[in-house]
Amino acid sequence: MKSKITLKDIARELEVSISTVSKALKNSEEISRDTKEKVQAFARLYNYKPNNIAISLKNKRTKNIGVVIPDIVHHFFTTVIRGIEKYANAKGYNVIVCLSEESFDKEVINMEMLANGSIDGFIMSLSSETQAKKDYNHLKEVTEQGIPVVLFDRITNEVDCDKVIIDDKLGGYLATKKLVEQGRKKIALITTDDYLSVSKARGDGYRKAIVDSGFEIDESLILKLPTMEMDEERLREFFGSIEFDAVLCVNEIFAVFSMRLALEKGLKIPEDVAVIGFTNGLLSKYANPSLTVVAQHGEKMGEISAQMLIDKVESEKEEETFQTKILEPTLVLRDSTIN
Amino acid sequence: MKSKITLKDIARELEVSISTVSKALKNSEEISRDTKEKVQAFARLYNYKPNNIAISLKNKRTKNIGVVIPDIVHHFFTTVIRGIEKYANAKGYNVIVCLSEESFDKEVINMEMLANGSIDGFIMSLSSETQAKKDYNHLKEVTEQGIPVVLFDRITNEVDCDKVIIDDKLGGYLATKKLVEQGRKKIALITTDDYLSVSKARGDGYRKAIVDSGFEIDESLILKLPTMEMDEERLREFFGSIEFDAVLCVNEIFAVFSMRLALEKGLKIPEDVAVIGFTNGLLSKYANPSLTVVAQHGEKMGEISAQMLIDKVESEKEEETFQTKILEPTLVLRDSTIN
DNA sequence: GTGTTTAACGAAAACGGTTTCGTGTTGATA
DNA sequence: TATCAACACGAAACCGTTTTCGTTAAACAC
Repeated sequence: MKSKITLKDIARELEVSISTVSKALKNSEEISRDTKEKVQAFARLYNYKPNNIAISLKNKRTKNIGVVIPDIVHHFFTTVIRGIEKYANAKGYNVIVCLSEESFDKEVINMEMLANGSIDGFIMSLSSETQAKKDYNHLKEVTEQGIPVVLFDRITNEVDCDKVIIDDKLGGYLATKKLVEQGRKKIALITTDDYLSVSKARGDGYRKAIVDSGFEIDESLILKLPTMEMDEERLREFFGSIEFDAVLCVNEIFAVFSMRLALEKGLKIPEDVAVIGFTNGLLSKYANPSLTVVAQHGEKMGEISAQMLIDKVESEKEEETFQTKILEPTLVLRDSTIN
Repeated sequence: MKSKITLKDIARELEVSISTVSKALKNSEEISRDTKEKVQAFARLYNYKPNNIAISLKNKRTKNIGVVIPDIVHHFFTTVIRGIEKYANAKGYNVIVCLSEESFDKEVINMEMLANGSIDGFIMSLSSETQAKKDYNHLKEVTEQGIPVVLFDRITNEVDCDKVIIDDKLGGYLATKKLVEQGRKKIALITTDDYLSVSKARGDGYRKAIVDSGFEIDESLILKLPTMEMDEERLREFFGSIEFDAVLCVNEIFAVFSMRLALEKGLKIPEDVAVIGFTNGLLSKYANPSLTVVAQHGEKMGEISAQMLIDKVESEKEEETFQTKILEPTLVLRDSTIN
């Protein structure tokens, strides 16, 4: 087992000082050709690589970015991570992923672990518990320490930082409009309680589209589940108790399951019932029938988040100006609607 | 912006030495009650937290583990990550995720980045390019440096390290047996070229089951795609050219898409055609009809990998004994087969 | 009064780099 | 020959901890 070689090792071996070795490896003008070549050759031979930790300690930059998300077994978040990775890696950054599992405590613990020097900045999406509790002190502490934060998707306006979201209200609006245009009169909405910022916005879009179209909101057509977790019983019950000719769901899973329930009832999709979901994942693409969805462009969101964060991290000046990027959702038409 | 407080700051403020502060915070016997209380109170007041980087440099332990996987937008890998996170976090470790995107070069680059002090060990699954190239020098270098490695799922026997796999051959066998027992005679297999270790094993299981049942392998019923990427054209072509009454696929997506093609041909599932896939993901659960699959227990795999790695990392002794854990796959019966 | 223990603390090295600021040697210049 | 740059390199501080090994002063024994 040959363990890593250090500057000190090279210096001892070549009988020069550590500083000379350091400079030689950086091709400094200060060092003579001869010495540089000698040192570089030696370093190459023994495959010298500087120790990241030492460098981090010295220049107080880790080249790590911390990503804290509620869930990883969810297509949207996973595409965001991919986008973050893509941009971050290209810039020489590593990505430390922590899962809050929708828990406030885990979110806090994870952030505290990372905030003590492990990362240069955070990219995060709030856990549902955090949004329900409306307690953002852990975020405020971190920003007060000067650690840049980018919030995406599930955000709050109570923290001053950069933000990236999609226009969820517009998404809900576009989808609902589409259904209305097809002549649907009884459009059910499967969503979650309002504390989840995205559900709230999507619901607002739904309401606006219906009112704009000259109809009235029928609250009995709206089902609010406590979380994004699937609850087959509740859905089955709900669809057993209402009449509907279209369904809008705030995620893919609710939508695909709604389709199944409709099919079980002997309804035809899209003729009798049209269904639209949120999140353009594998499920939508490969469901039978395939599902029309509001695409959130998670990968793009990840890239933009990473870009905003790294810009802040690498900018010398301490500007306290924060921006919120709003991405436009797009409707991906498939076989669960008449197109 | 109040930036982080250090031992030095506390020492200056309280007019004691840095070492005294350090010891006081660790409740050392060496320090008097008075001083300890004073220091601890001060530290609490100013919310002192030791700098992880400095500690890492000092004891050459980062409490980070590097995870290098081919793809994150894939249910199996994401469940593995969740399992790793779960165990690692409980042990106080952070998880740095790097994506090779099935590329050999990216795999090498990512490992090199992390191997220079950023992590205490690796958990990884090989990229398809790496398995095709059979070049494992980057892995060997890392293990030679004494950095522990755990390979999972997509492994190689050419590297000495701990490994965690599921018995893919058994998985293929169980699935195929199930189909044979239902009286299926023409069982198609959708897989990838043999260089992917898991596909090879699953295919072997398929063949064994068929031969064991007294039938002969019909090579024309086997489609080998170059990668795990979906190729709708090839599949469509293939199913247009053969007669079949069952399909076994090495992943969920192939399976779900096969179902769609069968349905399009007017075949009934599971009456006319039974379908089984690998990976118990959302797709299988919510497909119409729902898909019978070989479950790989990714989360368990992640937990075990993390456990094996952390055991190695934390064990003082330099034992060079490596083990391979083999998990048993299980058949999850759903509506795409007759049960 | 001298020697020895003990409590309480500090100095300094170490981890592995980067960087500033000398310093000794050389050759050119006045 | 004295002066001075330029060159090539090294010493040392620094990043924030931990830890070993003193050191000091008081307390105690004789």
